[in-house]
Amino acid sequence: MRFEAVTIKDIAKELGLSTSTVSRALRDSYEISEETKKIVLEYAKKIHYHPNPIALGLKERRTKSIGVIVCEIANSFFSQAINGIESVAYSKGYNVMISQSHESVEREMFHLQYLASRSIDGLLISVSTETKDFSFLHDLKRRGMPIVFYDRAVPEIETHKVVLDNVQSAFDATKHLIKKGYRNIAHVSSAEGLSITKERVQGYLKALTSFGIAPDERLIKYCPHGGMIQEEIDDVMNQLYKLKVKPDAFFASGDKLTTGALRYLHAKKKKVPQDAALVGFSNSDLTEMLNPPLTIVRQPAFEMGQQAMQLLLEMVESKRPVTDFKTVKLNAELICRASV
Amino acid sequence: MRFEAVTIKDIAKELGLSTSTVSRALRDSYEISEETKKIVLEYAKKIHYHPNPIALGLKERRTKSIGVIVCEIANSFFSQAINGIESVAYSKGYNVMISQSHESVEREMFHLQYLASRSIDGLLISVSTETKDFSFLHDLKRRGMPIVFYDRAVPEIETHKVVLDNVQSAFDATKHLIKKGYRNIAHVSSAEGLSITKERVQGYLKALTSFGIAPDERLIKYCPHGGMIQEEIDDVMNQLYKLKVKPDAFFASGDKLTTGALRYLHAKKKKVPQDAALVGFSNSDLTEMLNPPLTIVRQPAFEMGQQAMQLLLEMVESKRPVTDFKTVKLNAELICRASV
DNA sequence: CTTTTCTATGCAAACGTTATCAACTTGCTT
DNA sequence: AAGCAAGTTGATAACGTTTGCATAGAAAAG
Repeated sequence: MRFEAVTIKDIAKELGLSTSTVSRALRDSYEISEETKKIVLEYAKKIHYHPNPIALGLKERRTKSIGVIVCEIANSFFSQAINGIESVAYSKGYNVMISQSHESVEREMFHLQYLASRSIDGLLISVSTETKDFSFLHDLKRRGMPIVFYDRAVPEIETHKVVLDNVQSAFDATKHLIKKGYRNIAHVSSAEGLSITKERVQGYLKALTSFGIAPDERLIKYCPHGGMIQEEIDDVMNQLYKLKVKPDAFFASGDKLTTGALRYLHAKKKKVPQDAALVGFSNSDLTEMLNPPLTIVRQPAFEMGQQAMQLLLEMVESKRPVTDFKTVKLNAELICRASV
Repeated sequence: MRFEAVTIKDIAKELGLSTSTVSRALRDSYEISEETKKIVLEYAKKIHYHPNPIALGLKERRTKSIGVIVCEIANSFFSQAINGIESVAYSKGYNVMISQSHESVEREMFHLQYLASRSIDGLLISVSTETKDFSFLHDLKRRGMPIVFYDRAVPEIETHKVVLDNVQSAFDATKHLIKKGYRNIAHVSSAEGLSITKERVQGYLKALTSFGIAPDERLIKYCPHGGMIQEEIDDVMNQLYKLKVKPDAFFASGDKLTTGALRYLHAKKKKVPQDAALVGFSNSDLTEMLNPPLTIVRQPAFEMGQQAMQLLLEMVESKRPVTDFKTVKLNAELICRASV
């Protein structure tokens, strides 16, 4: 079944005009008489004419749409970021195409290929935990595709980036635990290769050392899928609980990791914070109602989305290649509740 | 800044062939000699050629992409449904364009207009709470756009629909409360006009009457924005608590309504289930860790998405207009926990 | 009355791709 | 040797839109 849309030709035929005249009338060109314009506009409205964006895209060599690659929509951080992205995009008349990588390189590549083959004007991406090979992104950038990284950036690629001050945020969260008297603080983190993971580990270590606690690398655990799979969290938690000296606090550095850790503690009947404290990154609006209410690191997700989109549109609409790149670093907020 | 992609022309020029030959070679046509094919394919691979979907869309008059309109990505039901939708779409080589209405007609229209103007082959939609006027959808359907409703259907429009057995689900939830001894059961529901709201109210009433409890219409409250705004939930909860006979249980019929009601009860220091019980629709994976663990009605969101997409693709790929429409009705699962 | 200027409109090309049809080699058959 | 089929390849039109250029008619200027 095919959808038949109204075209400029239909209008031209009906009104006995040429397509050029109709096109110009619709775009309110000075060359067209007021009378003709009125006739065309009225008829166009009557039959619900809308320009075909496909044809326009081909002609103008741009689509007024932006591709967004996200790991997982069902993640409060990302869904809030998307809302920020959209709010800017729509105010500037751009459409947003959202694709999920589900933390899989394969999926990520699939989407990149599709989007890249000239159906978007720019790309906003937070790379998947699995991604090791950035040659495709590199290539895309080299061929002139405007790209902005948000949240998870790729250090090797020079372009605009909107990221969290991960070192500081992890430092603050860890410091909070230390101040509350915890000493054996475990860190449950995302995939080891990710820049955000490295930075968060760095902040965690920095906090320990600056308060005179000797870091123990056995207390740092990585989840290659970023907590997408509960088993991987259960695994690392089990490992942590098998240590001679059990951790008295957990610092989880990702939305899924935080809730996953809590799920483990619930399942094992551990009392939080009596048996162990928990602090984690989360943007969920349910954390205050969890048992116990969670102390969290909340990222300015909406704002990050907005800023990333703003930077991207600057690039997209710039006449000449942009070579001067910014890295915007935002701060997270530590919200203290009963889990510590 | 413009992104310059490789075209078939570039290949043709470089290899001294015509565009037709290159096109045929790339599509592995029997008319082209093996030798030429090899040369073309190798060169195409070397310079990373990918067909321009825009040009293809114009030519073929289809885009191999499907538009999905959703109220809110940050809603566990919808994000799971989207995953189901995607899983089918990608296995069939279709791309999915997700748009959020944020429960606003205006936004919904904006997206419909864009998508409809020939940039999608089919539409999957769950209408916003605000939508009263379905003439645009009607028109779209009349002009041949394949449309499938999922979750929130429009009774006036005849097409495939994938919905929940709302009457039964609401009946079961209410019955559960009655069996547990609650008698003053309030029902916090979504926008009054929505078909799912009506059905859920119907199931609620049916349960009351079949167990000999006289329904009291003051116990039924509607939230025009479906709980998107916490104030609107606080309002109706306040009204319910102002009644002479206070409710001893709440049945919330939406993701946001459920968590919103719990948030209200927390804020007012009401003990659940001692002061009042709570049952609600929710697909969040955090409900078991809430305080208290919530008794919920869980919808088969992923499956609904899958089935809806399957039906849509049948329509899209059908040679002749589809006139025989199905309504698939799925059942929700009642998960009993400590909130009752 | 001719020439110029201006206004309003139409023609045709282009964007990247594919399909239809035509044309050119071969080698083979009579 | 003429004709023909099979096997390759190329030219062209089309999808819907915009735009530079051409052209028609009318008004203004001489």
